[in-house]
Amino acid sequence: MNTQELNKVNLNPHVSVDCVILGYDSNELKVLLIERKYSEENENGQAHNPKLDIALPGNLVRDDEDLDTSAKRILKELTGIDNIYMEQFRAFGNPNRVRKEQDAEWLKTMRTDPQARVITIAYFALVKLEDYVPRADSFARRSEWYPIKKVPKLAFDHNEILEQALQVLKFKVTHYPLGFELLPEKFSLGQLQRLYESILGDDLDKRNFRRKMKSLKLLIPLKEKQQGVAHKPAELYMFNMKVYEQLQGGILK
Amino acid sequence: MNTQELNKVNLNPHVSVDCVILGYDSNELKVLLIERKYSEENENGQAHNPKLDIALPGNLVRDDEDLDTSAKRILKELTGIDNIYMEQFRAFGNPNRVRKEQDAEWLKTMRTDPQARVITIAYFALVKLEDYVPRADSFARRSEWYPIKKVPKLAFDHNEILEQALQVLKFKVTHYPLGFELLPEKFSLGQLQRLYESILGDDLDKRNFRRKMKSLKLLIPLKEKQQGVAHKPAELYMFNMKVYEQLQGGILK
DNA sequence: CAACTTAGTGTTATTTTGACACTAACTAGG
DNA sequence: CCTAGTTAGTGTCAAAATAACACTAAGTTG
Repeated sequence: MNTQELNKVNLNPHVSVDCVILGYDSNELKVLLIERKYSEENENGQAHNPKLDIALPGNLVRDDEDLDTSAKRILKELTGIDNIYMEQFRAFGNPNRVRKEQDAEWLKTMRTDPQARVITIAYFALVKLEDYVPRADSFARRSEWYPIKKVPKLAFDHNEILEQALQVLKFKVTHYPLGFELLPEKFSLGQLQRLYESILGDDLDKRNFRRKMKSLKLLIPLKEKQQGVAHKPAELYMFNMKVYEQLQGGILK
Repeated sequence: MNTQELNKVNLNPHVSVDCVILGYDSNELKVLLIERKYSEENENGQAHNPKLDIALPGNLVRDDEDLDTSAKRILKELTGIDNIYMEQFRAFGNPNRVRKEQDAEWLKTMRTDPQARVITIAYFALVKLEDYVPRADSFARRSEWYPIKKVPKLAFDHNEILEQALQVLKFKVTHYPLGFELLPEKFSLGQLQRLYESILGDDLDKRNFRRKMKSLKLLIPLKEKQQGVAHKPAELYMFNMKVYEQLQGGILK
């Protein structure tokens, strides 16, 4: 490959971060999605036919920020949440992954070359829904929690990104006790089990699950019970942060 | 954040792919590294003080290619190897990860904005050293295998990238039977065990290792023995591709 | 107080793991 | 040709982890 060829083929791409922000509520796993307005363009470059679609929250990475920082900023702008479990899991870079007509307006806003492709670094985040305060992002776009099973068709390749995030989560949750990140501070073993079941998409044996969880020594039993439920109230537990931190690097051998 | 702010902060970055290409030979894990020439620049932008350093093979992603395609192209250009196990494992995007003085010449070759930062998508690849035919890359840079334990200081953040690749490999090899990708077609259980030991950096019990491997049903015993070794010759095995493919998605439950 | 709902608990059989030591087969060198 | 050196190959037992399985307890509602 010589320099001429390079001139042809290398237009710097845009780089964005997209976040798969997962929460858990009413025994359902949910994902935070935003509405995105865009207009198609006619051949004169004029906008027409305004449309709305739904997407994962994301934005361009700023020049002066680290990828992780960028992901945290975007999460903060959108949800106000700070300081939570977040992890980069994959870059997506199919040259056609952002359809130009769909994205023209957004790219113009950025004043960058609208011809360039967009490569995105995908992150996933786990949040406690109780902590979440809804907030429009810096472009005043509405955001909403969607149950995983009811996610509509998303912009670009965002359905695929979401799908892969869920795969990764499934894998991780069987190896690291990540489930806690999604639950309120005090929780019952039943809640924890239902969370695992909705992540793994499979039923677990109650007694085996409890034995396993207790053997990890991650649970601090509170001397407290559920209130106001129409059945036997469950004992509540807290999560033992100290033991968790010692596990960094894995439960697995 | 308004549009003016965006103008300031968003200069499109360069996006490159860096490959951690691992091979196994003489009971050692090795990584393929290239020599990189560069010149520092003085304040007038003139090159002086030509230097050489050692780096992971990598290059800019072309406009029209997928990230995976790009990684495969780079591997092919450098080694002639095609069609092997390769996997994206992480994007690195610290804004200062590519020092400008070190990289000025390379970026100029590309005719892109030398002010822009470089974000890289890192891949790792496993190759059978027996298949490898050394080859200079398109910039005629020399390449060489370095034993993992003797890797020198590398350009940019490449030591960190390598380190993380090894972590990922360590993890994967305990969950998926990837080891085979690194061995010749016919191999002995002793070779396989030594490979695992050098990846994991720990000794394994011979009898337990063999029991485990045999239980996976991935080995086809050939009715053939090692030739010309100064000790009891080992039985040779092949790897059962069919069973392996059925395991896609994991050995783990 | 009956019906309903979810919480909580223990045993057994099976599988998996980890620890451990000797004999077999070949070559090289005297 | 025999000895020394080297790696290959093999089995058992105890401990730990897993999977399958069913009943009673504690609360609320109507």
